[in-house]
This record gives sequence, C-alpha cells and structure tokens, in this order.
Amino acid sequence: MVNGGKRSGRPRAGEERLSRDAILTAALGIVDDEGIDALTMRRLAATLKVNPMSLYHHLPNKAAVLAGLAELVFAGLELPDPGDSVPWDEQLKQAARAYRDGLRQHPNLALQVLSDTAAVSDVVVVTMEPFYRALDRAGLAPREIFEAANTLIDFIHGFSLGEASVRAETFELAPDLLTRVRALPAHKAPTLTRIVNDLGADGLAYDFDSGFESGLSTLTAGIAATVRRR
Amino acid sequence: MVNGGKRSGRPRAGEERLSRDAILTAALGIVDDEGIDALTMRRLAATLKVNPMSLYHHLPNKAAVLAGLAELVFAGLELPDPGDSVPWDEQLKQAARAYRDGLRQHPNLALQVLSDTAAVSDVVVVTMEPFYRALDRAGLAPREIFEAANTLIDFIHGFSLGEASVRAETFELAPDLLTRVRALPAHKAPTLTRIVNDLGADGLAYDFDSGFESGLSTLTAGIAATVRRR
DNA sequence: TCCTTATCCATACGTTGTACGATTATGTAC
DNA sequence: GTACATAATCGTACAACGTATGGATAAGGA
Repeated sequence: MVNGGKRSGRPRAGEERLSRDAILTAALGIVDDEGIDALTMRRLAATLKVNPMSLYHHLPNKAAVLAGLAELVFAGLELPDPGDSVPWDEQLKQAARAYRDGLRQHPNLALQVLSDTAAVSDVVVVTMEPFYRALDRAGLAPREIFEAANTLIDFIHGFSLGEASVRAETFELAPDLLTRVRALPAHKAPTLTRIVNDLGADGLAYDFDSGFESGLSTLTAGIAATVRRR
Repeated sequence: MVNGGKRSGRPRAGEERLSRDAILTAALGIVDDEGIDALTMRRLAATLKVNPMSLYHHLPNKAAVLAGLAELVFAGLELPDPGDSVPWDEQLKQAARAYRDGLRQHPNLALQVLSDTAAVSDVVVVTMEPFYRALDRAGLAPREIFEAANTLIDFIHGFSLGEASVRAETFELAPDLLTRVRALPAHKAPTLTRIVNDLGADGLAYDFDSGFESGLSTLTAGIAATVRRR
C-alpha cells in the first residue's frame, strides 16, 4: 500500500467505478486537448486516477480505445434532414455540410475516424439516411443512389483528410504554392504555370469553405445530369 | 566487439555504405510485406544488417523515414497524358485512374501517404499537371480548374482511403451490409431499407472498380455542367 | 603527417503496451 | 449466515520501442 490513499481490490458498493464510457470520454478529452500522441494508457489512467491495468478490464487493449473513440465521434454525428421543404440538391448539400462539420469537431481524431469507418459502419449506414433520401427525391434508381452517396462520402472524406492534415501542421497553402510553382522549370507543368500566373497571389488564396462548396456544386450538378439522362 | 564479424567504425573505401535511398527502399519492403506496424528502427536496421543507430546518420528520426516513404510513393507516380487525341473528360479519367492505381500499389502506406501530401506537395503539384491540362481543354477558367482538380483529388483520396482500410481488414461489404440493414428498425432509415430490399443481395455486390468509375462519371458530368453554364 | 569529417557500433535511458498474479469486495446458492 | 464464483482494482515486471551520448575506425583534404 505505497499508493497515495488508494486501496487495492474491488471498490465498495457506493464508490464510483470505472466504465467503458468514462474511459472513452476521458480519452477523447486528452486527444482533443493534446493530440493523439498524448494518449497513452498510463496517461489515461492517471487522468482517471486509476491504475493503468484497471483500464484493461473494460477495454481489451489500446486499439480498442482508439476504435471506441472513432465510434464515439460517429455516434455524435447528426445529419439534419430539412425534409421536402427544400430542393433535393440543397437537402443533400446540407447533410454534406453537417457531415464535414462533424468530422471537423475533433481534428486530432480525423485520421483515426476516417480509416476506421469500416469498423463503425453500423452507425455510418444509418447516419447517411439523409443522403439516401435526398438522392431518392432526385429521382435516382436504387443502385444509382448508392453510387452517388458513396461518391459524395468519398469526396467528404478526402476533403476532411486534407483539412485535418493541413490544420495539424498550420501549413499555409497559397503563398507556398505560388513560390513553388514559380520555381519550376515551366515546361514540366506548363498548364499549371500558366494558371498560377494568370491568377496571381490573390486569386490563389485558398479557402477550405469555398473549396468544399465548389466540390458540392460539382457533385450535385453531376448527379443532376445522371437524372436528366433518362 | 561482441558482434558477429561486424567491425565498428567507418567502413573501408570499397565496402558498400548505407544511404538514405537504401534505407527507404528497405523500409518500403518491410511495410509492403508486413504492414506499417512492423516497421521499427531496429527491424529496419536488422534488415540492412546494420546497427540501429547507423540509420540516424541518414535520417533524423523515424518520422522522417515515414515521410520519406510517402515521398517515395509519390515520386513513383506517373499520370499518363494521352494528349489531345481523346476528349478532355477521357483524358481526365485516365489520369484519375492512374492516380488511384499508384496509391493502390502500397496499400499499407495509404494512410501515411494521404495524410502527408502536404509534406510532399512539391511533387504533387507537378504530378497533377495532366489534371490541369484536361480541365483547361474543357474550357474552365483558371480558378475553376483549381477547384475542379481539388474536388477530383479529394474524391480519389477518400476513395483510396476506403479501399485501403477495407482491404486491410478483408472486410466484405455487401453481405454484411445486407444483414445489418435488415436488422434495423425500418423507421430509422426508411429510404435505405427500401433501397436495400429493392436491390436484393445480388444488386448490392459492391465492386470498387465500378464504384470508382461511377464517381468519375458523376464528377466529369458535373464539370461539364460548369462549362455549359456560360 | 595531421586533422577534420564521415560513418558505424555499443551502451544506456526513459516510455510504451500489457501479461501475470495478488488483493479486496459483490452477489448468489445453499 | 457461510461458501464461493465473479468482478474490479492494484502492483510488479518485462520486452520492445525511439533515440541521446560517446567511442571506434577510416577517408580525404591541408
């Protein structure tokens, strides 16, 4: 009993006990505050004022903690469904924006979440319902609905991955890109070079929000074209 | 000198020496064969028949090894450019397919590569030239070219991430999805439920290749719509 | 020849995930 | 009540990891 006032053995009836949920909540706090690397079993246990090995009673290993976090983030997602009061493409866009926002809430977890969606696809599949509904309203066939939803989801994932990576390094895209391209031998990428010169420094200022909107518009336009082709 | 026939100190002139390239090549081999977790500095050194600390003469730390691997994969990419002999949308699709194929070559590295593109954007920016060229031919304005290219790249990234994650777990999407959706209370996701029932088990068989093609078609159709809107 | 620099090796430290077993309470069966 | 299986925690310990430090040896220019 070298421990500071901490008894060994099973806690008494009234005492608060550890739980999977408590562990995951604490873990999420650590990750949000200090990044994914700060999350170690020892650190997690210390935060909960508990022996590291106690955690293993509720979760089999660290991988399970990470998977649990991904699950938590996904479970917290709620895509709005404005219903039929707006055109289908606006409905789709709103759901897409909400999905992106949800993923942005825990940037330090983005990588974990995005590479773990398979593990949590229970939740995913239900969460995406607004996507399916909007696409159904657009007049797509069942198979097309699936394909279009997947395409949209893939776009959001790729976009979010970029967003999270860049944010993690406080990397400034625009000015960097400009100098880099200017330093290139022009013949290696003539079109790129010309575009960059046409745009100038101002035109290059990259903005995640408008980039996302632009992607959404392209995708909905593409989907609309699928519908029209019948 | 407990070591098995290995001398200490600088190697003699003729002897083969370590190099950044040799290290990265060996690392790539390990990752491809046994996954990213199998890559440790000690294991890497053992493969090269070298003391672990020798590696640090050529690379500052393990993170640099991983970044180097991402760079390697990207440098190996070559997007074909069929030129103006095909329509712009076909040109764009061919480049996109090649990009996806390149990322698929080292599935165990997908996450690393995709979350590290910022670090290697020198290479990226040049590699994407065929994208820009095709979009230029389509008749987009400079700013639109950028936006469309980014959208396409984000889609490919998201798609590749899903492909890599799933492959890593030998997860079978289709049958799993079917049983899962059937188990749902229908009111939680009515559209999804109806779609799944309409399609049946056969119609659900998911195929990455056709999923990718479907995404490409949607995107090119959306881009074409942008052009037409002028 | 001397000296700087390149290259590699040996040892060692702090951290990590977690296997194992001891310790203490709970809840059920008799 | 009294056993007893089970639950929950703690303490110790270990192997593996990344890498800091410093020593050994040779290369190559002064």
